[in-house]
Amino acid sequence: MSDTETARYDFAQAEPHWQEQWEKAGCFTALDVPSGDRPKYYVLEMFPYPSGKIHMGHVRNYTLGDVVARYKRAQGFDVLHPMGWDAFGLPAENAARENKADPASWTYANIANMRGELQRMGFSLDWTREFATCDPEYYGQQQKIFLDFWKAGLVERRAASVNWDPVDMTVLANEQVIDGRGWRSGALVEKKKLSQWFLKITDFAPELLAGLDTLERWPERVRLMQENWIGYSQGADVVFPLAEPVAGIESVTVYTTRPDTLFGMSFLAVAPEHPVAKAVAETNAGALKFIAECASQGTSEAAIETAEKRGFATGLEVVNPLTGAKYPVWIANFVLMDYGTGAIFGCPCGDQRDLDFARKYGLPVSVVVAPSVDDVPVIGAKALDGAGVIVNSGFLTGLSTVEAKPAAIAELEKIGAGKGVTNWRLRDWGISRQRYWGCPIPVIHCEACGPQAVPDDQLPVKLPADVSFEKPGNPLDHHPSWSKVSCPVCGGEARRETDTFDTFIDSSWYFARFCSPRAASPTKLAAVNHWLPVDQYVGGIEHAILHLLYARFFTRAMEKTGYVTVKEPFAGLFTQGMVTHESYKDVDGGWLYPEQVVKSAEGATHRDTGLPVVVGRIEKMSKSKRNTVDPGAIVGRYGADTARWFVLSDNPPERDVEWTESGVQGASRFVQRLYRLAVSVAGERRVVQPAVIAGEAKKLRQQTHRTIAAVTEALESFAFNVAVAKLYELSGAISGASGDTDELLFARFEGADIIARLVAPMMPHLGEEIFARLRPELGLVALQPWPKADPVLLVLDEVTIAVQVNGKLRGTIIIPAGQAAELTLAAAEAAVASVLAGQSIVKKIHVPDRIVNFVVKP
RNA sequence: GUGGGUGUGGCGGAAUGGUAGACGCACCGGACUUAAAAUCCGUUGGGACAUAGUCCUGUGGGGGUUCGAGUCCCCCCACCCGCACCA
Repeated sequence: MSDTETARYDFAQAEPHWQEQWEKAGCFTALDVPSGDRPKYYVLEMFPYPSGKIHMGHVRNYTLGDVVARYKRAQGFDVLHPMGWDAFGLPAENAARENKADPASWTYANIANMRGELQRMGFSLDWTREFATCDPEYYGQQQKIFLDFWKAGLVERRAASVNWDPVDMTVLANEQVIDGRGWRSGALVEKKKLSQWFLKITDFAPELLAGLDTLERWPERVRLMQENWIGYSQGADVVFPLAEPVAGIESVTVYTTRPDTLFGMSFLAVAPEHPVAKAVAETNAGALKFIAECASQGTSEAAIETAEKRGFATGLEVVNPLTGAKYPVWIANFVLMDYGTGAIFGCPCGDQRDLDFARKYGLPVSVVVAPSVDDVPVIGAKALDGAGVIVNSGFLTGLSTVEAKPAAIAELEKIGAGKGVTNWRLRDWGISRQRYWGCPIPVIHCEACGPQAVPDDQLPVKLPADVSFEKPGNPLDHHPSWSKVSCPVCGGEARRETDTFDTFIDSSWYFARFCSPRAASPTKLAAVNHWLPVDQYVGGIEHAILHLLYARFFTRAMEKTGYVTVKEPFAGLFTQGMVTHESYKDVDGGWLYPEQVVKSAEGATHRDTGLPVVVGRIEKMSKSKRNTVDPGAIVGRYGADTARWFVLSDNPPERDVEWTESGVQGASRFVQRLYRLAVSVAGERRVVQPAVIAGEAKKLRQQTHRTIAAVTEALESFAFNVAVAKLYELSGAISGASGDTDELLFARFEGADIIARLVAPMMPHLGEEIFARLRPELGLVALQPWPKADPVLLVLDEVTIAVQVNGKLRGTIIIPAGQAAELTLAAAEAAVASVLAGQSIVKKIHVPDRIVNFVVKP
């Protein structure tokens, strides 16, 4: 038995070794402003929250990005691939409360641990650019940006009804309220009036919407989600005068997208929080009771689903400006105060919900939209939504619904009863949080002078270290001295703002900071001009709206304030799927970790007790379900490359991947197989190409070069699983090609050399190890150019083509590539002669080097 | 409700309108071994028959376009995701 057959790849020794070599060679460091003429490529993965340990989702995310980074480097790009930490946020405070640790030490200890874990994965990151958002050097620059936004009119302070999370004791943005509950605590959100800072994202709503069209390398569905979130709609504000004013209110304004159906009006309904509803409640006990009932109604999805459409007739009437007729005013539980004007006009003809409401309360239903003028239906239980022609509507009658809208708006504007308006669902971004572990808002409140910017020479406003978490709420409020400052304008006693920024701000510009992370100003223009936009951003779909929309807004606001010159931060976006795993429960229904479970042909049992285990659904890895696999343990047992190879190989990266032990073992087997192959081929090294190469050797060379082409194409299109398959095939072909002629040995050597280069972006350590054995004279594979397929070798000399009769496969023939049609057809006809017997050929289809199809009839 | 996506062997998945099931996993059979591990080789969509072979059938269902459809078009079904009392 020779050495090559027993050789095993010792990843535990090799991986740290190659990581050190890369570090020594500075393979992955970039310059803020490079001088060369290589094209730039900025690869970024969404930076992690330093929770303490990396999880498989991180492994997948950063492996995907790393493949791109390494591949682009080999393709000759100057690559920026940085890493940092999204380090502010609640968990650090919770840890502080629970463990008496201070948030900063807790966070930095987690960072140190996770940095080590990421480094063991062999990601080609430029660690010289690392920062954490909780570094004063970072958040101080963020404070500068905020103050510039303020100067530019992009910041407002206003008393606003905010979403108050009673458990986390903080304000939440609309985006952070999910089904009426806090996105983190899950507590029912209350409405509360507070003075808050807002960023005027709504100023950018039209741009943010239009900009989506320029993001060609974004997933369609992310663009759609953002489009829906921004929620553009066009319609009209219509003023309905009250027949009798109530509490000084003389009219109700309604926003509608269907001014063309105003003649079909049946009622007007206002939200329970609407001023008219409140005015009525002053004197009407029934209304007061109804409003109270609405307020107690849940806003969860389930509650909305089942909630009855209910109304309360106020007895008031409004005048429809187009018809001149009077209609009743209702308070309705389904009308939302924070969309449009908080009031609607009901047109049962064209809206199912209005129809249901009208039927329930016996309100009139008149038909104003019909399929055609001659086909006016009677309305039963179903409303006639959709386009058509307007009927029974005075001057609008006969117009299509599309034509009637501008006509109705024109008339409303003419008579001064309304105007065309554009409405957005997007709200301004409330950024104040009553939290300690966040970026302090750099503002000083003076009774005499009002809120003032902290002067530049006092930045950064640093968080105090000596805080107590004994009381609920914001520790900054309880600090004895931190908030006591003097007013920068009058010098009098003043109070420092104790709110901190929403942590989404921290992640809204970090990609720009990475271009010049040590700059004395937030950005260095030469650096951001060179590197931005991010060419490829990689992260989870869960950030499709919040983070990506905020970052897009921030970039535009930074462009306006001169910090960057691009409008869109991320030219390409890739959203990867989750990492899932089977879940396990013991007989008592308790969740079990995968390592506690032994699986055999008879089923699953508990490793220690031997009791049966219930194998549950395949779900996203989560601590609560205990279906997690620790990357550290996997790297220890199989090595980083095996983990990387597995997450790439199993399925397309945009889909969820199921982590399986057998899959990992398969990946590990391939690592060893490839290593043995390389060791064996290195022993028969043939670098010089023989003059003539034919037969099997030529076939192998052709496959090698086809693999170059195929892997290149697969990596370009994020089809990493396909790239993996092609590498398996080539590896099999090399080890299958036996013989010791010079030409074959050369072909085998070339194949192994190429495979080392192609595999290196995915398994960088193994790539180095085998490349060092094959081509020790060339140094690191990380510094090698990407191989190019020889076009001559991509041309096959013989092809197997299908022969069909009436479109059904009846045989195959092997012919020289590019053979003349007559010869191919003759060979094909001979091959299927028995099928053709007794039939006459009507037509012969010949697609060169592809297929022959005979169309026959008896 | 609304917008989008997906549907291919036991499983994950391949497949510029041109031989469906590449590649991996699993399974089964074999080699090596005292044995195991490791490794290597081979079979495997379903079905029928005259079983070294031949034929039928097969990409959620139904139509259509085409010499030829997993792929294009229309209708339907199922599942997944996003948004949602949005006027």
